[in-house]
Amino acid sequence: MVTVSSRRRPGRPAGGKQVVDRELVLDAAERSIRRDGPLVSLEAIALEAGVTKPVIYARIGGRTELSNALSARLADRIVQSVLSAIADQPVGRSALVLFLAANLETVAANRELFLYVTGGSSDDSPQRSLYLASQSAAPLAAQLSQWRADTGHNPAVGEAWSYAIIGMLQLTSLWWLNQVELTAQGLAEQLAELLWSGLRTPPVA
Amino acid sequence: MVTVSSRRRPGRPAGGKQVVDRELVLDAAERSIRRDGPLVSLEAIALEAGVTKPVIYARIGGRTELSNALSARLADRIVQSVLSAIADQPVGRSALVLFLAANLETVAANRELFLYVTGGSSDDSPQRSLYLASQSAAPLAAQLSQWRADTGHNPAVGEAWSYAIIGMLQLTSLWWLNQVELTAQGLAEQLAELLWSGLRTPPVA
DNA sequence: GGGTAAACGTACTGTAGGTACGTATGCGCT
DNA sequence: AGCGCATACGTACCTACAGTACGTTTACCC
Repeated sequence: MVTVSSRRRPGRPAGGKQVVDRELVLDAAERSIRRDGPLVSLEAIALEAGVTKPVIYARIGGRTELSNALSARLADRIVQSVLSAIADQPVGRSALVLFLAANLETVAANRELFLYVTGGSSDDSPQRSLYLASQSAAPLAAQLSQWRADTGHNPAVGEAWSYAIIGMLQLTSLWWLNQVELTAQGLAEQLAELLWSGLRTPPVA
Repeated sequence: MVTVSSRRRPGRPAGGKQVVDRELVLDAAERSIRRDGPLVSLEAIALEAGVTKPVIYARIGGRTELSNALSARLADRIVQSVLSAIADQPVGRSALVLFLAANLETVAANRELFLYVTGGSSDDSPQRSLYLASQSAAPLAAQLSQWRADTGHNPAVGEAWSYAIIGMLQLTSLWWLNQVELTAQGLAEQLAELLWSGLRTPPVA
């Protein structure tokens, strides 16, 4: 039985082309998340995109894939922001501060998206959290290993260290987003101090 | 309408006492998670505990509270394991290795629980992830601030640093749980190298 | 011994993810 | 030009699960 409603009738739309493409669906998902929080339903996202649920499934492929796609978006923004921040900077403490600050600022600029991605409510959040991290971690690991090799150290630690640094940023960001009295610069300085000099700070003279 | 089934009839059980208490429910939840993964339903957990859903609500208070309680359990195990590992150890690099190794080993021993807690599928995973972290972070922050003050440094970094270290461990653990060719000791050494000496490793002579 | 409160299971509701199916439209083929 | 087929989409449905209202049984206490 098909109920004829007053809404748009089903069928192929004018032009023979898709009403929305994958990117527009993701845009709609981002808007929905920003407006309604990380718990938006797929139906609300579909409504925001001007289509219905099955279209989301055709373009994206379900809740898990949607989360992955949004993770990839956020990771890409972070990587881009970081890369442009440290472009042409020599390796050193000041470059590290720039790296951290760019990361934190991008997270803050995408607050709801970050909360959705790190917390989400998919069926495999841990794997997705790792998936997000791996996107940022891969280039970082290459950089770290290269630098370690150049300075005559063991480059094998690069992979673990990259996950360590990303994880540090991830949880610190989560904590920081609930703080008010701390700027991205200030936090970046604190983290740089730990990452650059380590806990083994010699006693002050 | 009440259907009389062949199962246990409703009513107060023998003894006038509760069939299960809060801890037994949490035990059942842990078993269910270990057996069926992080996606177990409350009904499955109730079945495992030998009761029904409303009892879960009476003892715990819903999915969010269950997740929080399990987070607290895991955090407590980690903190206990860490404390007993570094008891009577002087602050230094070797104590740091013990701290990290104990943390990693406890996570590995509670693999499914860790995945549930860090990934979960509650309505506020980010906040819970932060909640879990804060339980481990609080004592660590106190230690760090104290130590910084003792050595004549700025103790204000303690809080951020504790979240940084916990976050580092959290994501690194997630990554590590999917690796096979790396022992807890080996990873602990790598992380200790980063945390103790920092990236600013002087060029080898 | 009867009333009351504790304890619990049954059965329901609401919501959200995922899917089967029917319908409208455009393109190509004859 | 007209007919068929593939494409694109909405309607309506199913299922699973979190959360809850209500009735029933049992123990305790006066």
